Amino acid sequence: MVRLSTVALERGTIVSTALRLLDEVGLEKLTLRRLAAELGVQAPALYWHFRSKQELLDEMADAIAVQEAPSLRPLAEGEPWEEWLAEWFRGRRRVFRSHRDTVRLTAGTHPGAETLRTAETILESLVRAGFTPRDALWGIGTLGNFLGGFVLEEQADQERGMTGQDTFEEALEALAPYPHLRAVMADTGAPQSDAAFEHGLALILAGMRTRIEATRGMHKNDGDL
Amino acid sequence: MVRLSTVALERGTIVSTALRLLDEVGLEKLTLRRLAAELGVQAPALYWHFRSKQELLDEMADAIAVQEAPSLRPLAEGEPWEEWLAEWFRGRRRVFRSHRDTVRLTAGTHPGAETLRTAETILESLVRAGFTPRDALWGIGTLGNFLGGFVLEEQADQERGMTGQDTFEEALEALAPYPHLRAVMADTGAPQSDAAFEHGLALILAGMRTRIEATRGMHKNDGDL
DNA sequence: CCGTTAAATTTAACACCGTTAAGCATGGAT
DNA sequence: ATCCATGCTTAACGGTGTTAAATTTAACGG
Repeated sequence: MVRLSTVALERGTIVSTALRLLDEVGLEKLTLRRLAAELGVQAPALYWHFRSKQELLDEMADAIAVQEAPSLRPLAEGEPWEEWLAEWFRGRRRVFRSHRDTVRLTAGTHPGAETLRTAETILESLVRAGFTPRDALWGIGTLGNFLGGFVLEEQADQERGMTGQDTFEEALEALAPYPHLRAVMADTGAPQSDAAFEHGLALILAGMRTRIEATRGMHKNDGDL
Repeated sequence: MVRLSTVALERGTIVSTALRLLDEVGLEKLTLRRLAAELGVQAPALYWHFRSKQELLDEMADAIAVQEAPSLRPLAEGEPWEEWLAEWFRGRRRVFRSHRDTVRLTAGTHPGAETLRTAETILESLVRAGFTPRDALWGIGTLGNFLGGFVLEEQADQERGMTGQDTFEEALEALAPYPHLRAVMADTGAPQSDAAFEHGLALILAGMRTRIEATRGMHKNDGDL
């Protein structure tokens, strides 16, 4: 094994520097030369540590996924699953928002081991709470897709806002030809707000509740499980 | 070099050629030089028609959104809103899937006029069906975010599948350490299947139904509307 | 028919990108 | 004292979006 006597670069430092740089300049301008400069090094040096830029990006995605991973605590006996599940997805959104462009960075990445372990825990907990395994998995999937779509749009809005133009007020102006839309948007505020996220979450959870009730109904004369 | 045709290039032909090329080579390799070659032209010629590549991409996104726009037919009186709305979102998914990488292409694009007009129609129809304007808008938003997240993942899977590796069978192998997950996925099939989409759709629609019932409950003594 | 003008495209070049190949220090082990 | 792997540098290749200037093409009035 090796002893790094002086200033040897390490994968970890590269990744965390890359994440910091990502927040400064955005994914588009996160370039190997720029990252190397930030590390006081020439660009090709990075190729000693990573096989390709994609491998670095994958590592970054994984680092984000692991960092401050929301409570993987299993559902306690008798605890209401709704709030437990909602809180976990709120945490996921917080993690996504902890860096710029995380959705575009993550999209198409295989779920890491940590993610799978969490999925297993949620699945098992929901089944214990009375869900069919299918309903549990599809529920998680729907929530996950909603989360992904929501944050994708949210971060796209932010990136667009960086480059300058329209505030929410100006965007409302553009809706003049669509009176219903304009009126309700003046009421609800920006489409990707906390309130909108909460509403979407509540909507899907309410849908899941109808499934669990349907399941209980079917097992009415199976005796208790 | 000699132009093959003396007919001037037009925005429309450029966009549709770009869409065809997108399906052939994917978004990553959709390059201006390649597109120009396809049109029998040099790359900078495109800059006479478009201010930047981004402007071309925006136009492409808009073209996809408009093409075969799913039934903007307003909800008929007495027609059940669930199936009407579900069918529209199924159509949206079909449109997204009609080209490669459409979600990544569309994300961060301002909604075009056609999209807004459709949103207005849906909103107005849902309100007629008994929804609060807020609930209607947030319902549409949630469905839209779900759709976006779903297709994003779906197309990422496809793109990944192009470059080669794992079938669904092999993916199941990797789930060996997670028995519940593995068992239920063997049952439900791939995560981004038609069945999964239908389930997610049904889940959100069920959630919306609980909202409309809550609304009706509150207006119980307002007299009929 | 000519000359002028605007439209549409070419050629040449710039700055930057990810990536590869080869060379050059450095420090520990033999 | 030498070898050798480590970790970096320098140089370069082919590619990208984009700009500037020169050039061809089409149209039209005198």
